[in-house]
Amino acid sequence: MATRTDAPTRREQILKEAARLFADRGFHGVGVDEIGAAVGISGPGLYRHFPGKDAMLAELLVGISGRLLTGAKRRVAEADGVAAGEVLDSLIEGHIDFALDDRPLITLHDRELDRLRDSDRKLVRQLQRQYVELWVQVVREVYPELGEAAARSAVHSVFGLLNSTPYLGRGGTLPGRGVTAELLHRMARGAFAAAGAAQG
Amino acid sequence: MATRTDAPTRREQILKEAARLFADRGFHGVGVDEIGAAVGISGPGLYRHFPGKDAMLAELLVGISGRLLTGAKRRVAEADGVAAGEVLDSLIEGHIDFALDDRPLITLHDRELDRLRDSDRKLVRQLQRQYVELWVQVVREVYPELGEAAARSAVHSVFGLLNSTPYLGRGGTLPGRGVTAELLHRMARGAFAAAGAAQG
DNA sequence: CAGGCAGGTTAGCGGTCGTTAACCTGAAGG
DNA sequence: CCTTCAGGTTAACGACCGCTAACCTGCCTG
Repeated sequence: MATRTDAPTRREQILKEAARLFADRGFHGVGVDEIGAAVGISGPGLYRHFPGKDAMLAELLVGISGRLLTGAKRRVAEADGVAAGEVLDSLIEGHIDFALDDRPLITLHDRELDRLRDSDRKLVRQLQRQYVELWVQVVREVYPELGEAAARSAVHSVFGLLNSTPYLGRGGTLPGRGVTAELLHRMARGAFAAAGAAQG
Repeated sequence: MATRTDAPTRREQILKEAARLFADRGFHGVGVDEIGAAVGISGPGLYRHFPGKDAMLAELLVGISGRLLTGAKRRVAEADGVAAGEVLDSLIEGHIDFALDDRPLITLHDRELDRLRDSDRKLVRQLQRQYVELWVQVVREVYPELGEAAARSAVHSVFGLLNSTPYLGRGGTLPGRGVTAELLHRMARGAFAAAGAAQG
């Protein structure tokens, strides 16, 4: 877990600002001049760093999906022999960290996927699918009475719950990161438990 | 509850197709020619029914927010004297019906709000806020140990859970409407219960 | 039957947007 | 000191898009 201390490159600045703008106003709603202005250069200067506007979105979405999947794989691998319930807690924790720290990316991730070139979209979809399958396996270990279809639905719904972070602090500050994370974690576990509890 | 049997007007056709297209590719990603083609007329013919593209989005969003709020108010009013838990169940059921029957609208509802004119956006926000407050009141009756901020966060998160329906049937059919509705309902109640159970 | 109007059509204007072209500049390196 | 090149700049092009103008055509009504 090497935390970076060096300054972000221009390329990283651009990606960060583009993510924020895309999340705020949609991919088609943001012009390249605007993205350039957000990092202090103007319009076409961006083309020294990216081949086009599409490429920025692609790199953002592939990056998100990849990091989510990589982190989840690591968490599952690290927990060899520990109870399945703890692995699920770890997955939930990782997703919450991501949802709280990178809210614009969470927004983009399920909103602008269709704006990608075919090849990029397929790649992102594949990464997302692997991520979901990882969750489904762990969830079914914890709640064996859940069928596969029900487990997959439950996982998608919990993603919806966890990804609600962009709406939480809208008209005031959220009560503090730790408290919010804990609340989301409890609710996710509660939702899974309720899914596995009954005639599903 | 008068169910309509007469044919939809041209205006209604347009709104329905526009909703689907906007949800699929985003407001800015759909041209008026495309919307026209979807209902069998072409491009500028739409201007006989709407003053502009913005007006279609506005009518869709105001309509959604209004119907959600009206339905919720009715459900709360009808349940005079019954247990708060049952009122919450009724609210959840209503929201699920909506999320399952009008998936494109659910998608639009929290995605394209910022594309509206100021006055329309304020109206929609106000309707949404009233809807949330209604839920918060009922939730706090059922789980009195929840603070107001926590209850509001919980409500938003459960909305995220229930609004995940667009992702459920993506690569196959969902297991049947009734089963899905029941699963979502259980998970929502489980999430609320978990939110109210602990040191929140 | 005359007239009006609802509801279409096509042509085209004006603005915006992504992208390219051509040019500039300051710092690094032999 | 000259060259190179990374990383900018402004101007402008071509495509697209929302919208308007001008025109057409059936149906309803007095």
